Amino acid sequence: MSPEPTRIQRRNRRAILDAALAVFSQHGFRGATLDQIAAEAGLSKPNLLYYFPSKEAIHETLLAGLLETWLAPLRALDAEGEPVEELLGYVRRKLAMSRDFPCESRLFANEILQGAPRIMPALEGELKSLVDEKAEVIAGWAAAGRIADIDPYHLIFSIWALTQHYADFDVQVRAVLGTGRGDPFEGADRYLVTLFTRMLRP
Amino acid sequence: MSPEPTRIQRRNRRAILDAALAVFSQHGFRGATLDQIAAEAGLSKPNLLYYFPSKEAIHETLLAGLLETWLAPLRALDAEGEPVEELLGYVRRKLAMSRDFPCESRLFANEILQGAPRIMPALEGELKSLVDEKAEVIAGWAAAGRIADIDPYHLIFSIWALTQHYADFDVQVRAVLGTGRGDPFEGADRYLVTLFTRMLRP
DNA sequence: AAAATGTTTGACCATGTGGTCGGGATCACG
DNA sequence: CGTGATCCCGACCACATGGTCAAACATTTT
Repeated sequence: MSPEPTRIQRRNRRAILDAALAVFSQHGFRGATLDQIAAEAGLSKPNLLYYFPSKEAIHETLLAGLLETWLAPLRALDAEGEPVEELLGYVRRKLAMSRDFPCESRLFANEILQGAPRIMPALEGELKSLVDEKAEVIAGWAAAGRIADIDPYHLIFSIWALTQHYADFDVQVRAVLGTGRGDPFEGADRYLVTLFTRMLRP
Repeated sequence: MSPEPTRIQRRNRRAILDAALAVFSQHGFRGATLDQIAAEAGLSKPNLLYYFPSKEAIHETLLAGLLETWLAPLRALDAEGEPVEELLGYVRRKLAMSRDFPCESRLFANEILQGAPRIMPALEGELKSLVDEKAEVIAGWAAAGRIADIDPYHLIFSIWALTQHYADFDVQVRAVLGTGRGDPFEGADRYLVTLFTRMLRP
């Protein structure tokens, strides 16, 4: 069917997806334009549509690749590990993703804000079942007295909220902190470790 | 100059702003169209532009009204009150706003995601100075040993993140919880009270 | 070098979009 | 009533946008 892509194909597909990520993550699907993406990628608009059949297809490709990356840190939560250590590790991995891939975080946020028209099935399927599985693990830890008693679902939501906030609301965080108060992500790391340590200790 | 608006003016301006809030909050400024807003408001497009000079003006009107509402709960944080009670009260007021005004929350989120092109001055001015003031109050409580030692800025950020998450990511929260697990906001209320009680106690 | 394949783009099209305009419908008020 | 002000909208405009196409250009293969 589709044999190896040429070097040019690999380079241009990559350039397009990078450019599209930047534009979609800032303006959402409907607010983004092909001209903008083409300019950002250094290609002509018809050339975009040589590599992808439509605007929709570019967006779908981005989202498809995104979900796996996004769930990986939670998937790594190990039921056999030391509970507080595992949960703190998850928090820090997620915060590092916000620091290193802020555009991916914003792309996801935009999709959800718009009502998740394109990834609702994945939310109700893959995402839900992974969260169900890990929530059970956490509930087990709580029942065994290895962490404090807590609603595991809202614990997971709170980790998402706290870590993604530093990517999605980056400009607000920086506007409030000003220039003098150090890197937001370093402060966030210390704060979140303190917060979850205090909350989880049995 | 502009004497009392007639009853019709009040009704239509209101209908337009309500409709625009719904549309802008879902699609962002660029993704929203006047036709959509007009349809939602039950008016013709030219009639929209009879009441507001441009799409931009509608959006600005919404944002201008928003910031005050948005800051009110933080402004109500009383330096003379009992610290934990004050902070828990702030959390619950903010969560109630997410429940009762989710569109406003999403409108704000969209604006920040897009880099805050229209309210950056307010963020660096009004918002920053209010946060600076309240952070000082919280730091004072911590120094006096009335709450646990904590970074007051990130404490405020965490309250924003945790409460707004339930409005902005509502569809995701509901997709993961499914139908059987009760109202997200009730669960969130219990969870957040527990979380902050544990974290703040000296 | 020529043929075959893969890549690029200028010109173009249909539709969508923000915004205007002139005139008609409706209202407030004497 | 009547009449002036307010309110409403069909038709229209200029431009942006997603997408097409044929022809030119480049690269690989034989």
